[in-house]
Amino acid sequence: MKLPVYGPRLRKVARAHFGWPSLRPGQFKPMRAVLRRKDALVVLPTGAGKSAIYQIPAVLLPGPTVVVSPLLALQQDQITALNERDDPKIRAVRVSSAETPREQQEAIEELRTGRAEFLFITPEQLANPDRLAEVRSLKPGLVAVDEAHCISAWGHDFRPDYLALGDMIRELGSPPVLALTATASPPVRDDIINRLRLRDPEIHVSGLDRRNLFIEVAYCPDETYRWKRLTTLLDEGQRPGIVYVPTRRAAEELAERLTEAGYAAEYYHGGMKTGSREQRHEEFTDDQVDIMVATSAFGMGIDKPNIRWVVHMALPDSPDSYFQEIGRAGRDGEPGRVLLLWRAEDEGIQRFFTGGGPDEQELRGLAGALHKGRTTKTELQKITGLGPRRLGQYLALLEQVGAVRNGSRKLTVPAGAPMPAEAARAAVEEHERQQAVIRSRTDMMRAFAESRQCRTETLLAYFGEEIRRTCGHCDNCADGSAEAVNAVEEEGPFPIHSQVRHGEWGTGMVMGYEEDKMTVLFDTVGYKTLSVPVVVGQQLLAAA
DNA sequence: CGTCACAGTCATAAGACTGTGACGGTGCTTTATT
Repeated sequence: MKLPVYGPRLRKVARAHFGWPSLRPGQFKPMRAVLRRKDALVVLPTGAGKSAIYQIPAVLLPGPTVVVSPLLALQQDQITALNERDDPKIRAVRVSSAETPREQQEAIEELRTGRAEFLFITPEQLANPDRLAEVRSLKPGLVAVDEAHCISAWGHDFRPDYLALGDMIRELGSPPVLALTATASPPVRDDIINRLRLRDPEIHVSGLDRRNLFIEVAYCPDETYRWKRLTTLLDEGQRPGIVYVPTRRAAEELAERLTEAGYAAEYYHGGMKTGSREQRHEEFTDDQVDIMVATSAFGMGIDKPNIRWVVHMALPDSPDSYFQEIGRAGRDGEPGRVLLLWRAEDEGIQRFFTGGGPDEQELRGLAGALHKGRTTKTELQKITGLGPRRLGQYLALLEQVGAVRNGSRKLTVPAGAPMPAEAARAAVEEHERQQAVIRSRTDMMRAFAESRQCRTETLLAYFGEEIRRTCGHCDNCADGSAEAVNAVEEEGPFPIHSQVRHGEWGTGMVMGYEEDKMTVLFDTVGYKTLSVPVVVGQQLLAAA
């Protein structure tokens, strides 16, 4: 049997339609998967050409390509970039709240008649059954889910329509699905695969070791010291850079304090008006603003190659967020610095953000209403008095315990669904399980900060990857502590990535060893760090 | 969980302490009103 050869065709499209002279490492294999109509999950750092992975095969596959993307501003930039080439084979349109109904119809018509190839859309748009049917009628040949980690990060509470994306894609006629993200630890990958209902997906992970970034972490006993470390870095004169802070208020205050101290800085956060957000973003892109003090809102869609440093003025909520944020430095391949300035108190706000559990009584009321045949969200909102956000969160939880199914038009209670009281109890339990995993990520973030091991090794182990030797581009490697730690490291009792079982916590995967400790990712309680001598002495773990 | 602003207390007075309560991230959408 002769296998088709894709390389030359892909390269030809890259040249002819996009003007790219060659493909980059990490791009070819997932493109091939797409052309074979296989589902794939691609984890590739920003700037390594993720978009090309769906854009090039899209030209070769019949039918338009649906690009699910979380932010309208991000969509706009990508559309502009595609349409600059003025090529109908790669023309992009959008359907969103930013277009008038007339413009929306025009966009759909362009796709239907082959005058456009890409449809950029949000999960919220697809959640509308009429919209979904309209997109289905276009017979899309490929669905690309950009920034796919949003499914896991936002789907469970913030933007619940993300969770139903898998069902919506099925309704579109089950075209091949390509999920793309810059960071995804193993539980996030599982979440993406399960939620999108990917079928036996190919998983491609590459480029996690960013060799041009020098990774540094400093414990700060107080705010004075934190400020001093920040200004020391700024005095070294590299520009531009981003300072991440945990709150909107901190963003405004720090930008002002820096400016007064002679370091001209601006701020950015999600509470600003859309217009000023766009303006600040643009000023930073155009090198008019050298120092941007921002919350996590400043991130996705920053397509800037020359960011020289990223400083964190607090512990991020997880290594996932941290990796995503430091990944914005040095995308041009030139040296970049990343510095984490942390205090133990920083964890407080993360604990607060992960707090706030669901109310079992409310869940029970909702499950009861569903049971009595109330099946539209408007109806349920009226009866239960729940806000749209809370209702979405509750429905997602109830769906996960099998008490409801989210069809394209209405919600249904499947045969054999648990009774309301049981459903509510199970939903609370499911929520607690999710919270445990989220909290364990914060624990791992702190463990990373406190570690004396090679930073890259620790980060990559978290993402389920190994490196051959210490990285040589972090503080611990530079001062020799990583080497000293490695020298005493011994072979652990269980192989890395092997499955183990714990009496109380159930099954999990061995992620790595550090000094006399080991990290295990448990299915129900998340990441746990255990003492190897205790594990061995008390036989806490067994191979599973 | 931690921070901050603010009020109240102490009592030579003024500033220093303590208690209390509010607040804290991420974005889509739709609709009514200027």
